[in-house]
Amino acid sequence: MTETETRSRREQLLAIAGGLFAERGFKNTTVRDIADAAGILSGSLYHHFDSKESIVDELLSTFQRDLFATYDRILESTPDTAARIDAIIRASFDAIDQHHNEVAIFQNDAGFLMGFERFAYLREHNRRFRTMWVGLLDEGMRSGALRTDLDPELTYRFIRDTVWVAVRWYRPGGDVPARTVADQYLTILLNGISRKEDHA
Amino acid sequence: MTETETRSRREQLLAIAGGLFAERGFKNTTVRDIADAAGILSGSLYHHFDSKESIVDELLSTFQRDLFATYDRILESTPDTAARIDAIIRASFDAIDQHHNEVAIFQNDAGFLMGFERFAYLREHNRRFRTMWVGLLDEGMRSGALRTDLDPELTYRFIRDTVWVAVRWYRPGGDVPARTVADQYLTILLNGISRKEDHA
DNA sequence: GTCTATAGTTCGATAGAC
DNA sequence: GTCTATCGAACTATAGAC
Repeated sequence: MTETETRSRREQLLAIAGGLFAERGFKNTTVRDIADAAGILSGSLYHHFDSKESIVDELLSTFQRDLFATYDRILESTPDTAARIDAIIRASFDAIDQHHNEVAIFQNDAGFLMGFERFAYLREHNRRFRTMWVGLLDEGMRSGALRTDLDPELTYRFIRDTVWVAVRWYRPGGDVPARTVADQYLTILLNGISRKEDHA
Repeated sequence: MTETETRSRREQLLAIAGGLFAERGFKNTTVRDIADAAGILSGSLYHHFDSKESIVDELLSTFQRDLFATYDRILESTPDTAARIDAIIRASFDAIDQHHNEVAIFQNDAGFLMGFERFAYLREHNRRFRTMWVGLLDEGMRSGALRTDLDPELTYRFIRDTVWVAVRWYRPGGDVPARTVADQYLTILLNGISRKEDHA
């Protein structure tokens, strides 16, 4: 018995739709595509969900809730700024690994979906993420952990984009584990790619 | 007389369509949207272009040709590796500034469009970009300009993604000029955000 | 929970008048 | 170069049988 068979039909369909949305985009995936992949007809989908939007809504809202719960746990249990930055970034790469579909959908389609009233919470997602990171960077600059000649707003955008855009090429279960990607990313982000002669 | 009035009708329509494709995505923009924005009816568009795909094809193929011509000029005239990396990155941010629509379309819709035979050249774009960057990073590591403990493939993806994804928030003519973004980006990429105590 | 059948809409594209 | 008019395809969603 596979894991799939033990999940509810609704969860199966959510996973199937999530995979298609992530791969082709929300607008480029039809309800017939989803039904075909699930081995049923398109009309039957409406027994489980009342619209195509409801499917992506459930995927994204669940993901957002879980992600920020993880961030909150980290910030509550980690006082040191450098350790916080390290843990938040590692948790983000872990999310790319564990919830690849949802991250990909958010990256590719959030801009379009945010145009609808129903997905206003995606804006809240962006707002909270920004507040968290600008706070971390400000803390780091004041504590002496981070250099102070960078613009906090530009640096925040840089980190935000560079972490999540990895979903475009990262493949869960592939050759490179998420842990390795996080290690290399943190090395570049903290110390740069340039060789330092003055360390010795 | 505005600049728009001096351009050919075809170029006007290309610019209008480019703006809509960049803002909403190719699939989410209808030929009626484009015609409305141009003040004509949708059928009239087909006097200028034989399909919606032809419009985005012309935008992307022109952009790709110009971008690589710029890269080739830089590599021909700049022998030093560190200077090459600096100039290529500055040229990329300049492209985001000067050809914002095309970069946005490439970032958002290339994945979908590459599925069509007609847009196979977008794959060539990716291939050339990768070859160029892996070559630059390899040169830099062998010459001693760059640290050697980073994976060249991961570093290449990091740079590729982090440069182009800026198109999502950068606004030409806005508060922050492209030059400033490139300066800050190069600082982070080369030296990192961490404070170095051992410089003094 | 799935299927049959289809309504209602929107889309890309075409033909021919002006 | 634009408009009038429309075709045929594809899409989301619904109603009711099984």
